[in-house]
Amino acid sequence: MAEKQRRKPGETREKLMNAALALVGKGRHFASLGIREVTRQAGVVPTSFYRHFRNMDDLGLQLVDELGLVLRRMMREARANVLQADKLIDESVGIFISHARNKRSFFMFMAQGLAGESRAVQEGIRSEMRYFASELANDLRRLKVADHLSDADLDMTCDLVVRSVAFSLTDILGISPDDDYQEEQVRQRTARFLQLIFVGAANWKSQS
Amino acid sequence: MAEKQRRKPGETREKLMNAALALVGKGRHFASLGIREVTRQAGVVPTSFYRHFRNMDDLGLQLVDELGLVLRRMMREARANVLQADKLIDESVGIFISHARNKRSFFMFMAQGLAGESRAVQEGIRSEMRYFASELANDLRRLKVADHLSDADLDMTCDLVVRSVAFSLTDILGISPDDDYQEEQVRQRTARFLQLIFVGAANWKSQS
DNA sequence: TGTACATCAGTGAACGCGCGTTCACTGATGTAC
DNA sequence: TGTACATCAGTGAACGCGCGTTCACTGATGTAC
Repeated sequence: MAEKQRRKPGETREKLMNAALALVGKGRHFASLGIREVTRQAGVVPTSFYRHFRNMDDLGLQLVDELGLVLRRMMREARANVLQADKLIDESVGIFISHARNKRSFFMFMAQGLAGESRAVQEGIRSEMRYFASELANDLRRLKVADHLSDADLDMTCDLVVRSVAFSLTDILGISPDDDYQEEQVRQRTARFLQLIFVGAANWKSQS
Repeated sequence: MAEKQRRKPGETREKLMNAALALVGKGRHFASLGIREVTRQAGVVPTSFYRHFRNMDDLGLQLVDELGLVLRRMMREARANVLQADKLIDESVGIFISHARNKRSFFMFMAQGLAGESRAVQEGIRSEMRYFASELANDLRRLKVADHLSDADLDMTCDLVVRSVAFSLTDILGISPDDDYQEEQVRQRTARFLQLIFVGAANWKSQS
């Protein structure tokens, strides 16, 4: 057997993580996945699993780390593409939705993990969201669009924005991946949510 | 054995549903529960399960129905207790949080189900939320606090309110059940989210 | 550059166990006459 | 009110299967001298 052993370092590890994601992408819940199931999907012998992960929770944690990378890349793209402040919402929501479509499994994993079994995964995803919200607050401060808000109120606003967008995940992931009409509906609704929140923020009196 | 058989009709069915909820309440994810596990927790022989449910998904669906009752009861209580419009938000959030505390397992199940494995359960919970949002819209219309909003915009506002409150579930359920301080933090943050949304709605221009 | 050795990431066989599901059963409750 | 029968909801034994995990192994890669 010419290629039964090591090829690239970390290759099997990646295969296993992708296999778990693939199963989640097919509609399975991460909490119900088994080690043998994942290794089978990865085309790898069950014992290989233990070379890379202690158990499924461990794999989940490492998926959260990768999820963090995906989110950061998305943020960078949004910053590069959103040039005019008045298109900020529509553009950002658009970028988010297209990522949710392209990395469907990742975002499904994220949506599941928020109420998942592993406390650590839960905490990891919440921490990613907090980071996201605080970066958003930085951006808004830099754009000078929220100068009348106290730091705490701006943070709260961004937190609400991130949550609203995150909740849209459950909308997106519920519809068929190629149902463009429904996807557009979700996009518009999410954008209107954010508009409503920003109207609220614009008229908010801090320190009342 | 004097009492090994039928006592009250539906008693075992209820025991099984409560057993599943109890396991969810202990931090388990519904998708990872097994039939034997649930019957064990219920103190019932595994075969009994099939007298009442076809499989775990079926049990989940029936839990959604009961969840609907819990939510409706909560709504009724909120309507009875919220007399002054200016206390509407604080009172309602307070009632929600105290229900989330008392029926912890139910609300955990709800939070899990939104991104759960069973499409039917997912749809059921979303439908409960939609019902909740539309009832809220009715109430607000009756209170004449949103006369400047079109029907569609009021619906959107209420949808966002319900989502924001639902998202707080993941905050509440993440903290220890008797951590009063953290619970109060969540209560205040949720209330401020809603205030922000309502400020947005008050300044929203429909049909622009 | 070459040799010796440690480490690493893969393999297949094997284990005991808990799982979902079926079956034939039993006795209590509901229904018809 | 009493009897005969159908239905219902419980039971225990049994099945075959897939699970997580262990073990001893193998050969490729990395490191020291």
